[in-house]
Amino acid sequence: MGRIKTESNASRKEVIIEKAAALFKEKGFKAASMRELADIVGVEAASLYNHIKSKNELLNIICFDVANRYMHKLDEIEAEKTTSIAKIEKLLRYHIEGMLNHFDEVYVSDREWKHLDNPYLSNLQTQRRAYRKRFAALIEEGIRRKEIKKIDAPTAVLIMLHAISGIESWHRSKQKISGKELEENMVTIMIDGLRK
Amino acid sequence: MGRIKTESNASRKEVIIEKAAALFKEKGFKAASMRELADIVGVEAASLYNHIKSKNELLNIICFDVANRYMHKLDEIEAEKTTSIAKIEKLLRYHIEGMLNHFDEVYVSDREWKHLDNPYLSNLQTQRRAYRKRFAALIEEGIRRKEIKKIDAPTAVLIMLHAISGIESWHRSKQKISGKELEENMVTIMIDGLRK
DNA sequence: AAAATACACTAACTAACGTTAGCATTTAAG
DNA sequence: CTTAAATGCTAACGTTAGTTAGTGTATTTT
Repeated sequence: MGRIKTESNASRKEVIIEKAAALFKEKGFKAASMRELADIVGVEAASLYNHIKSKNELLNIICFDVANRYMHKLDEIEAEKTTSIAKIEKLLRYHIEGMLNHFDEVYVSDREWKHLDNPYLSNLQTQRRAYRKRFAALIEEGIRRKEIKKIDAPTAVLIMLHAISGIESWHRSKQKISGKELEENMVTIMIDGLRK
Repeated sequence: MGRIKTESNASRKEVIIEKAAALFKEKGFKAASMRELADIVGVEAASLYNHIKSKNELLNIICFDVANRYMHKLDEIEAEKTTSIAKIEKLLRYHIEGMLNHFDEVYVSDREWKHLDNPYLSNLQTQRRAYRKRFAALIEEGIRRKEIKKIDAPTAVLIMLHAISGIESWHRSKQKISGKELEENMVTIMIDGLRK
């Protein structure tokens, strides 16, 4: 069928990963086949294995790329010297922008991690748990400082993370507002609530 | 292996559907196999087909059961004569309780509908779109009545529905607060926001 | 008790999947 | 220009999947 086309900077492996993320998002990891991915990449299925070890390796890479990116950002934000609300808002905005700019990867990482195999599965679960715990700690700090009302911090984290992952419906919707407007609306609603 | 055990009221088909929902939730629709489901039900795989037409029929039933339940509730709530905020809160609580009481079904309906085949796929998509539109209309009514701040209504719907579907993490977590507390916290955060 | 229905079993089919082996061809290095 | 490495292809493998056919047994109906 021909060679895999790369755009100057990207390796062939990176091209495959990118297309895989889009396919896994669309069909789900299990329902997506290597022959389909090969078609999209423009190559025969067997040729993919010159670049990758297995289908699962693709999922591993996608999931950990995303997880590591968010972990780094959290490190950065925790170190800042601002109010708790400001930190939370910053993290929230980072999540929203991540969802807007790296949609496929983030979506797959969020919804398909179940299909990782060990030890990657346990590793990612541990990492995600730790992330949520640190996020919750940020909220609890805000409660102690009386910036935030007394609510259950893990519940707040759960709401925010899942609300953001809902941007997929926004992606699919026809009459959509701009990314920036979406971000402002989400932050407003989550920080200040619906009630006027 | 033996007959399927039913509890007085439930037909054998209902038993299968119930177990299927739990299995599809745990593994995902595509990754769950009929042989596995048969094992759980306590029967050989082929025997399932005395009760159901296909694997996909199970998914159809699960998805439309859930969708119809929410549609009915929305009909009911729209007809009430209260404030918009009260209507939204009521719907929110219904969603939260649905997630707590029929977790497997709701979860599967939310995450696995992609694997429906036509015409069910289009039907459900249409129904869900209609639901979100009517939910958004409730919010817009609230904005007109000045009960709710000026935000993008579809975004608010997106946030609320996905926040609720996040209750899965709550289900998985060890140190969890009670269902009632969870409900109160979610409603508080979404109606009134984080900020004190 | 006999007849009809509901339900379960074994065995097997076809299709699709991820992946490997072995060989050909293109690209890059010496 | 020759050689080595990278990358592609065809063919095929072993598994697993959903499902059907055909047959026997339990349950319900008459």
